[in-house]
Formats: sequence, C-alpha cells, structure tokens
Amino acid sequence: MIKMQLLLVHSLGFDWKVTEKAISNPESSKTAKMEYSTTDSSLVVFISVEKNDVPDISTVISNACDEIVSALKDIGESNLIVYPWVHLAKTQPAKPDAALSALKNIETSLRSNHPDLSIVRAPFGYYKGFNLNCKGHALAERSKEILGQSGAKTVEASAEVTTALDAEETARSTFHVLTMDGKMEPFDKFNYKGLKELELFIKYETDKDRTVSTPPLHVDVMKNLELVDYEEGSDPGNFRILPRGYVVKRLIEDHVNNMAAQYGAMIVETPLMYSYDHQSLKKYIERFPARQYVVKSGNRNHFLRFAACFGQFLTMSDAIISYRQLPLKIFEMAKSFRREQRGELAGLRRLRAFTMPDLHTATSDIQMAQKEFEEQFLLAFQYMSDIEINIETAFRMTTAFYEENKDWIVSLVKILNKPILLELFETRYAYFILKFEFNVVDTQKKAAALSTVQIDVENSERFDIQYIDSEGKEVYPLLMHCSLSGSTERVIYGIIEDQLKRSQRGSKPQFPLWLSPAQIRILPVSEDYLEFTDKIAQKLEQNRIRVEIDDRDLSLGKKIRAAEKLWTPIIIVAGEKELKEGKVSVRYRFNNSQEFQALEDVIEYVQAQTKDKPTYFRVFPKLVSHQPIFTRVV
RNA sequence: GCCGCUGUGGCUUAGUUGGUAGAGCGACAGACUUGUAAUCUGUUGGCCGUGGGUUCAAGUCCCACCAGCGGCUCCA
Repeated sequence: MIKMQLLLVHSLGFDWKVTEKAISNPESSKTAKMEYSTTDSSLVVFISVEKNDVPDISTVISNACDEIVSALKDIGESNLIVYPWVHLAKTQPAKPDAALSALKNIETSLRSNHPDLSIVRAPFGYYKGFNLNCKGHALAERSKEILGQSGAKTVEASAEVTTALDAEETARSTFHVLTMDGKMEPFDKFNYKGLKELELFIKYETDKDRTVSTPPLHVDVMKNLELVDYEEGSDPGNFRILPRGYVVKRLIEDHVNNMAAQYGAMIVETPLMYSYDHQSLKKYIERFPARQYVVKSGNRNHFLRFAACFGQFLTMSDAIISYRQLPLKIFEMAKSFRREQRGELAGLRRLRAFTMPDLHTATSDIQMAQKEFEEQFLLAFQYMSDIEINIETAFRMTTAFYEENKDWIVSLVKILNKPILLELFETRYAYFILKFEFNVVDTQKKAAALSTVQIDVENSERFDIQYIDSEGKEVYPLLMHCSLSGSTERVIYGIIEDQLKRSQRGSKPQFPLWLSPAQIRILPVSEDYLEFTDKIAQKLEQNRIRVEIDDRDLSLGKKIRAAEKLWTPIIIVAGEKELKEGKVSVRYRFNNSQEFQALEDVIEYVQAQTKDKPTYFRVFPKLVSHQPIFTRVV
C-alpha cells in the first residue's frame, strides 16, 4: 500500500538551478522558475507521485497538504518549497502529466487555504542542482508516505489497474467500412459519396483533430424550450429537469421500460451505492481508473454506481438459475453517476449524473447470445426510429469473431440498409468480444453513442454468476449488456441536435409528436373566446392529448410567435369564425401548413401519429398565464 | 484534472485611457380587444460570477476560487 512519498527537510537557505531537460515534455520554461535562491529558513518538501496515487489522487493530495501544514506548524515555519524528486518513488512513478498536475494541485490548494504561507515550487521535468542546509534539530527532517482513502486500494489491485490500462493502450484496432453487400474497405479508402453523416462519424472516431468553431447548440435549445437547466448549487454535470423536460424524460423512459417488459425482461431496482470492500465489486471497479463519486457512511466508503451492472450482477449471483430459464433478462432504469473529468462535460452530451436504461442478459452459449444480440439490436433500431433520429452504426469485435460470423454481421448491416463502421482488434482489451453502438452526429460534427449491446466474457466469473445446466453442473453464463436507447439525457441531446441539423437544411426543428411537452397550444383570438377554447381543450384532453391555452392578453401574432418558439407541433386558433362554423384553424408545424378542419380530424391525426407510444400528463398549468417562467423565452 | 477563452437585472446585451452602471425583451400596471412569428404608454428590476488585493477611486488593473465553453486526456 505504498503511496506518495514526502521527504521534509527544515533548511537554512535553499537554492536550485536547472541544468537540462529530464523528460521530453517538461513544464514550460515560461512559467516555471528555472533558478531560485533564498537565504531564509524554509521547509523543503521533496515529493514523488506514484502511479498508485492516481486513482485516488484528490485524497492523496489533500492528505499530503495536511501533512505539510502540520509539519510547518510543528517547526513554526511559513516558507515552503515544493520540490519534485522522482527518486523517492518506491514503486512505479506516475506519468509526468499526472505527477505535475498533482504537484500543482498541492501548491494551489496550500496557497488558497493558507494565504499566510510563502510557497515556491521547483520546475518539473528537469535535472536540477540544489543546495540544502539541514538545520539538524529534532523535527528538522522526516519522511512520510501518504495514503489514500480507507486504504481501499491495494498494491496488487493497482497492479491490475495498470495491466488493464496498458492492455488498452497497446491494443491495436483497425477501422473499416462494411457495406450491405458484405464488402469491407479500409475507412480511409472508402468512397463516402452520399454518406456524409457516416463520413463525419468515422472522422470523429478516427481523427485526432476535433477542433470546433461553434458552441453546442442544444444547450440554448434545452433552456429556451424550458426542458433542462444547469444547477449551480450542485456538482458540475448534475442538471435540473424542468416540468416540460420531465414530460419528455418520462416518456422517453416509459417507452424503454415498455419495450423491455414486452421483450420479457424482469424489471428491478438496485441500490445507488456500493461498498468498496465487497470482493466482486473490488475486482470490477479496480479495472478502471477512479471516476467515482465517493459517499461516506459512518467510516465506510461507498461509491455511487456508474451503471446498473453491480446491482444486477449481484442479484443474478444470488439467484438459483436453471438452464431452462435462459436467456435471463433483467432490466432497470438506472440513475447512474460518473465523475467525469471537468473538461469532458458538455451540456447534455456528457454528464456526471444521468439515467441509463440498463438491461443484462444471461445466456448459455454464444448461439443464444447472438440470437438475443440480434433481438436487442432490432429493438434498439426500432427505438431510434421512434425518436426520429438519424443514426450511424459502429460494430466492434475481435478479428477472430468477425472471421467466424461474417455472414451474420452482414445480415445485420442489411437491416440497417446503410454501411457501418467496423472496428476490429487482434487481442481483446476490454471485457467484450462483440458490441454495436448507434451514434448520433451533432451540429458540431461530434458523435455520441446512444444504444449499445455487448457480449461480455469476463464478468460472470468475476461476479460468480452461475446456472445449472442439463447435467446438473454449475456453468458460467455469457452475459450481455444492453442499453436500448442510451441515457435519457443523451437521447434528449440527440433529438435536439439532430433536429437542429434538419433546421440548418431549412425545415423547422420539432420533437416527435408523442414526446412534445404540449402537443397542442390553443390560442383564443381574444378574451371573449376563453370559454370556447376551454371546451376545445377538454375534448382534446379526453383523448389524452397534452394541451395548453395561451390566455394572455396579447396580440394573436405575438401568441403565435411564442408558441412557435416552443416548437409547439400543433397550434389551434379559435375565434368568431370557428365558433360559428364549429371547426378550428390548425397550424401544423411538421409541414408548415394551415388547415380549417373539424376538431375530430385533429384528434385523429394526433392519435395516428402517437399510436403505440406511451402517454403522460401535462405536468404544468394548462393556462399559459399560470405558468411561471423558468428559462423559456417570450 | 491540465491549458485557453468567457462571466454585467430572469434573457440578449452597451459600458471609452480606472471617475455616479445604460438599453431592448420579459415581468408588473394601465390602455387597446386583437385573425397566423414581436400593439402602445408607464413602472419595476443590477453586491457587474465569488473572495482577496492595488488605488483617492475598480464592471474596468492584479491574484485566487466558482461556473460555462473549447482543446488535451478520457468516455466501464
């Protein structure tokens, strides 16, 4: 359990001078002090950051700061010199950028919490000569090892982390385009004519340069439509969902729930937090770099789940499963948490708290797994069509798997009716041998994965999940991970971005009718027709249509404008003419048309468009004058 | 996490070399009673992201922090 090493020396005067670069990419010489000299007495702290510190770096840093501050206090010193000294490392040192970042963090953390200290940091990545003059009193020299939280991670475990990461780093992938007729071509030789989106997707996947000129457009939209907003009172990447957004989110999730239930999945709910000390979890979580929120319960540490795998695998592990019950499917709408790096967060594309529909399937063998893979693939494809998103597909698998199952893969591509990105890797670096993703390409030409299905060959053993086969023997099943729709938040992002792309081509952006917060907004021509519009609303509501009435004392033009700004799919205008003739004036967004028709025709249209889709309540006031303004405009 | 950019009423924003914070939209009040993307008049509303500092004086200069965006890295 060896961690960050500190050597603290109380010195009368200290100086250093850089001699030459020690690594290829040292700290910039513009900002660093290449030379330094003082005659004042100072506490010199030599530090080495070890690879084992990295998964738990924030705790290590804070503990190191506490050590340093307490040492300063003991000797009554306020001058501090932070000096990187890799030779102290007892295990493998951290990578240079991680180590530099840790040192900078120690420096800034001390600076902000202890403004009375005078702090100097020696530059990182250079050979330096230095002069030290130890004061020689009882507390003048000491060394410390800094531990992370609760000692949860052992050296052996960290070694495992290292192995997994290294495997990933060295794994070689090749990228190809696979067409409907089974032709495979290197991605950079393929002719993308008529396949702009696929080209953009593959470019995003394979290109290093991802420079963007425009900001993410969906952020403005999500606010203007009053769906979702940032929450400054929380951690970054934790959003607030507003009532109109709740309707959308709820419907997106209900639809996945229904799909999973009809597919024959058992629906469960499992805990949000798990102990670091549980054997199976320990093995699983240590495969990955620390990106967890940590929750203290008494003196035990828990992490917030980053997927539903834990709860569902533990549930399967405790169950008595017969081969007769396979394939065994368990589904959960799983609120999940990933403490992504600060700079990786981007609107609704990448969050720290999100909702992931997570389906796990235990299968007896690869044939059964492939059969379920295909079914889940079809369901996910259906879902993408239901949210009216254009998707680009990636299949990723080992070369061996592709060789054996080429025809089957091509048959799936035929269903999509367009070419896909095929990634092949010689050696399996992750837990899966096969996966596909449906990706959306946004207005910034960035791609994000929505649906995915993966065949997992590692975790049944790790979680000790077994079924009894026909001969009474205990067998590890093949597990499958599936997210039918992708995270709810990302679905909202995908819909908005995809619609914005369409609007850039000249059509009006809109939500699928079944997902629109208000499907119809009724505009009385003047106050005199409020009673009339209320009757219309009642009739629509009897048919489970979400409707609101703009009863504000505004000009009709202004009310139209307000309704259009909210992407309202259907606007009904009602006044003298309508009252007399018993019909309504209807403005359809999808084709920009105006009709004068019977209310029944409108109802029929909505019902036809939303057939087989879930419905939900309007969870905001019917009268626009009763709706507080959160973030919408006009 | 690192680097860079940004941060002025609910929203969009003006603010010169440091010298008393302006506007439009919205909201509120009144007038008007409106026929398919912004009716008129008036009123309200600002710890200029937060905390330090420099200065006689800070929205403006300096430092730190917070938040958002972009890049790197990452994406179980």
